[in-house]
This record gives sequence, C-alpha cells and structure tokens, in this order.
Amino acid sequence: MPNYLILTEKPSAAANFVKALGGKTGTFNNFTYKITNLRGHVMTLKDPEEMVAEDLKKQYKSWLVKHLPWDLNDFSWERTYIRQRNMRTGKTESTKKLIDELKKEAKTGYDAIVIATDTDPSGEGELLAWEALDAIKWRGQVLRVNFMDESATGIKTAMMNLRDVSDKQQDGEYIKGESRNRWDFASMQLTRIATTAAKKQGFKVVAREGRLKSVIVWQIYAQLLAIKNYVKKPYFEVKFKDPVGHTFGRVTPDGDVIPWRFSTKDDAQKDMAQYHESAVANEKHQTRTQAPGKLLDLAGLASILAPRGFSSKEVLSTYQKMYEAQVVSYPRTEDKTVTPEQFNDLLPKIDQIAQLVNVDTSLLTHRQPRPTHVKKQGAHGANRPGENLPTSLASLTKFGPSAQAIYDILAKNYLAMLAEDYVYDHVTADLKDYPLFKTAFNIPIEMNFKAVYDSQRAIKVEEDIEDDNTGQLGPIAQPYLYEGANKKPQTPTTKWIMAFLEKHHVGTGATRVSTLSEMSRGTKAMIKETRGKLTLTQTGDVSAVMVKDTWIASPKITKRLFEMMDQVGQFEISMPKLLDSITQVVEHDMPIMLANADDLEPLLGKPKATPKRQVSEKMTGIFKGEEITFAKSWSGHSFTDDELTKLLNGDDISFDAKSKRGKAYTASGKMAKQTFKGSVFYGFKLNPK
DNA sequence: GCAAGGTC
Repeated sequence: MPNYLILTEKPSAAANFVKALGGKTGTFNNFTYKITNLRGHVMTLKDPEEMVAEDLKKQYKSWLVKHLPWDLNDFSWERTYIRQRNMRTGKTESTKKLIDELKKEAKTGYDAIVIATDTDPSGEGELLAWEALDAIKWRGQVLRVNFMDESATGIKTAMMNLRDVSDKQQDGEYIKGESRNRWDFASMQLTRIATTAAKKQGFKVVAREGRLKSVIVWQIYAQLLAIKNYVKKPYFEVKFKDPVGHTFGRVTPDGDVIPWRFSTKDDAQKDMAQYHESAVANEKHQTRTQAPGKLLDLAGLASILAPRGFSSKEVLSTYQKMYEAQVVSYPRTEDKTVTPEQFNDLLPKIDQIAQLVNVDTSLLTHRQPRPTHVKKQGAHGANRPGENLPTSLASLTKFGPSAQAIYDILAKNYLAMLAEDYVYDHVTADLKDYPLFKTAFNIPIEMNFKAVYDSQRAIKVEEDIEDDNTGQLGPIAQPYLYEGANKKPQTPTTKWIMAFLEKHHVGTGATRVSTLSEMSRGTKAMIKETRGKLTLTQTGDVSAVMVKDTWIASPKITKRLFEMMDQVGQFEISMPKLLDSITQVVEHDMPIMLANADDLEPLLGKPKATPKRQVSEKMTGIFKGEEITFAKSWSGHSFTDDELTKLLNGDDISFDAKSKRGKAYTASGKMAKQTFKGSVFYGFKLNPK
C-alpha cells in the first residue's frame, strides 16, 4: 500500500481533512496517509538584485529610469522564506521553521505528496504548493486532489480521484499561478518609475503603482476631481401630484434632449400653463415578492461597517480573532452561499442566535434551504456565525471594537435567509387627461425578511430612498413645477470602491479589504478612510497623477492578464510570452509617467514638506546597576533633574500631562524596561490604574 | 523604498 503525505493550504483545511478521512494518519481507499498543512504562501520571490547575475546586481538595485524596463530573462526567479508579523501575536515569524519541518517529515518515507491546497481558478493553490515542494527539493511523485468543498463527502470523493502532476512544467494550473506571480512582481518597475520621476519634481513619496493600488488610487482621484468640477445645473419640468403626494411624471427618454425639460423656471412655467388638473386613471395592483439578499463576504461586511467608523483594518483583525475562537466562520472565503451540510449544522442554533441579536424567532419560518442561498459547491461557505455561540453580544468586545457589530450583521443577514420573502403591492396608475404621466410605488404587505435584515439595502452604493407613500391614490392630481438637477458624483466610499473592484473582477473579496487596509496604513499611506469616506494623502495624490492615462491604472489590465493566464494554463501561449505583456505595459507607461510628472505641481501645488519624525533627545544614566539610554521627555513633558534622579532610583514620579485627546490628567509612573515592536528599551512607564 | 497573492 503506498504511503502519502497530504499537504493542505492551511490549518483549518487540515482539520477538515482529518475529520473527513478519520484521523491525522490512517488508511484510506488503497493508501496510508498523513495530513499536514502550509500557511498560505510560505516562499516569496527574492528581491530583483538577488535574482540576477553578479554583474547585473547594481542596475537591478537601482530605481533610475535609465535601467528600465528590465529584461525579465535576467531573472532566476528564486524564492526565499517569508518573514512577517502575525496579526494576532504581533510577533515576526519566518516560514523557515515550517519548511524545515516539512522537509524532515517528507524524508520519513512517502511514495507521493498529495497537493491538497484550495482549487482557485488563478492557480494560486498549485503555486503555493509547488513553492513548498521546490523549497524542500522534493523529487518524488506528486499527486493533485481537487475538492469541490470541504465537507466529509466532498473530501472523500475527491481523494478517490488523484491526478499525477509530478512534472510541474506540465501542470497548467501551476504555470498559471507562476505567471501571475512573475507578472505582478515585474510590475514593481512602475513603482520605481513613478517614484523616481516624482522625486525629481520635489515630491518625496513612494508612489506604489501595482495593478490593484494604481486602479484604486486613480478611481478615487478621478472621482474627487469630478466632484470638484461638478456644476449644478438645475432643470424644471411639469409633474403632477395627488393630495397625499404621489407624483406622476413622464418617462425620461434616452439621449440629451428632453423636450419637456427646461433650464429656466420661466420657460417651464409657460409650459405649465397648458396643463390642468386631471383625474387619476388605470390604477393597477400587483402583488410581488422579493427574496432575501445574498450572504456576505468580507468586502460586503467591511462596506457596511465602514460608515459606522470601523476601518477595513479593524474589521479584518477583529474578524480573524473571532474566527480563531470559532465564533464566526472562515474569513477569507469567496463563497456567498453555504453547503447543505453547513446549513444543517447551523440550523439547530438558529433560535439561540436570533435571541442574541434580538430577532423575533417567529419570523424565521423558512427553515428549508433556499436553492439561491444553499448550494452544493463551495468550500468554507459564506461568512456567517460560527459553531461557538457567544454568551451575549457584550461578551464579544474582547475580540475588538467592531466585534459586536460584526456578529450582529452576520447573524441578522444569515437569519434573513430563514425568513419568508418580502411581500408588497406594486401600484401603478396614470392620468386620465395625460396618459403619459405615470406613477409607480410599492406598499409593503408583509415585511418578513426585511424585518430581520435587508443586506441589499445595506450594500447599495447610492442612497436612493424610495418613498413608499402608502396613502390613498388620487382621485385627482394637480400639475406642479418640479425642480431637479444633474446628479452630483457620488462621494468615494469604501462601499463604492468595493463595488467598483467587484464589478471589474479586480482582486478577491478578502484581498480587496486587505489591500485597502494596507493602502491606508503607515507612513506610506495613500488613502485616508474616515467613517467609510475615502480621501487621498499627498502620496495618494502623487500616485494618482502619475498614472493618469496609463495602462496599469486601468481595470482592463487585470482582465487581460487573467485571459492570458487562462491561455498559459491551456499551453496555448508560453509563460515568456505572457511576461512580454508586462514589459509592454512598462514600455507604454514609462513616457506617460515621465510626462505626468510635469503636471504634479500644476495639479497639486508645491510639494508639501514631509514632517520629520520627532526624535526624542536621549540621555544615559545608571539604573539598577546598569548603564541605560532613555528619552529625556515623555509625552511632551521634559523631566526635571529631581525627576531624573527619582526615575534612575526606580522611584515613582507624578506630573501634569495631557492625553492624546487633550484631556488634562496626572501622569504617575516610573522607569521600566519595555519592548516596542520586538526591541527592548528603557523609559518612563505609566503605573497601571 | 517596490507587486499581489495566500495565510495567522
């Protein structure tokens, strides 16, 4: 019997494999196995200068445009371990440990390694598996399992059907993923061009211009510009109104010329003279229904929470902590449906969940799976409440400020699926004397799912309030002068940009949220996200102006890349051919960027001086028999000689201070050994309250 | 100093 090492993408997937196959090790079908896992990508491409011959190092390290575009044939495309900070523990970890352990494990006698990473149309699963297999120099057989979902039957069925992919050059999915990776890597040339050209004009920023960031930053810039250039153009036209306010208007034809619309009030008034009051006619009633909205992904959740003051970053990290406690389901899912199995797992907990979020359980009568929301295919399933129920909403606060809101929305949106369709009366009518004037409105009959949660309304970008005027229609309507105006461009919001990216298939639900979060973080931030509203920093403004009229800032680039990736996966074109396309983008965009740099000052004004980081003055002294270096001041307060003596003695001191919010308080504390971002330092530390 | 993708 052959012995296989099953390599999953992440711990949660490994857990599901263990459950499905009946143990971490065991026998299945005609083989014995052991299950292990990666943690997403465990290797990353080395820096450009580390991937070229010695004599080319200097030019590939340089950011000067004279060294660009790169000859991508110069690269060895070697990878290295990833060092990164764990969002939960805050510790920086390297993937070396995982790779070393995998290497050791692989040497203990396996006939094949089974790639059991996620099946992703872009080949990411194959790529991250091969990164690990290459890193451990695995030379044996490689098999691939593609599972439709992570249910026990899904996994077992898939494990009966293993494909040999030992030659990775013949593995189309891997080639796809690898090309995507190299293309994106090569796109960093555009950052070098934009940054260097902007610097020449005095703008000292890092203008990051990948196919995601440049698209986002350009969209926001263009939208803010459209708002700035917006000129309100009022118009006037005759409409009718009945005594309770139902309005009757003519259907606006396509095109610019609307014969009954006037730009001045006078002209419209003259037009109105030809109308008289009319009886309402042709009143029709139609009972219609509307099904609950789809389940949410992370981007949808972030969109809804943004206006409530929770940033993408906050939602991302709080959700992750809640997931680890199994209070909510897997965060980075692409699914917007759940499997029948997942549906049945949660069904017995529905009433308890409803109580937690104050939903009337008598509304939850649709306990059969809806075919629109419950589908066989899928992996982790849509974002929803997890198997562990919190004792109360308040108890969730330990996970983060947005935890209660996250749970409340997730739970209500899931529960809405278990309520009946919204039922309403769709009323239409026109005017007896002027049949072209029509009205249409809805009268709610049964609120049903809308009484639980209405996600469509929550996700909708434009706040078109439909006035459900429920009063009696007619019997007569009077003409009046309606004043309208051309529409003001929509304010850029988190919700708006998420909708845009989704429409153009740029990024995935999870990467959209994490990219936006990354773009609004740190000293190189391009975006400011304030209660869901997006504005640009100077870095963002510069990055946007630099990509005006470029290819990289067009969402079509991602579309084209994915089309070519499919061709590479089918072996219709080669990987070098695909990579030619990024060189073409660089060649096309370089002169445009260089010209755009000249527009920086005219468009943005003189470069803002970047404020120097305040470096606090340091001094040395003897503390607990050891010479230490520490800051002479704390939160704006310079220590007096007396205070310094006390601090070095290890005594408490107190002084007047102001909080970050400007509130006066007395600061009490002493000298203490502390850590910041992993490094040790000495300094004043507030006593715990 | 730089990409986008996956993960904790």
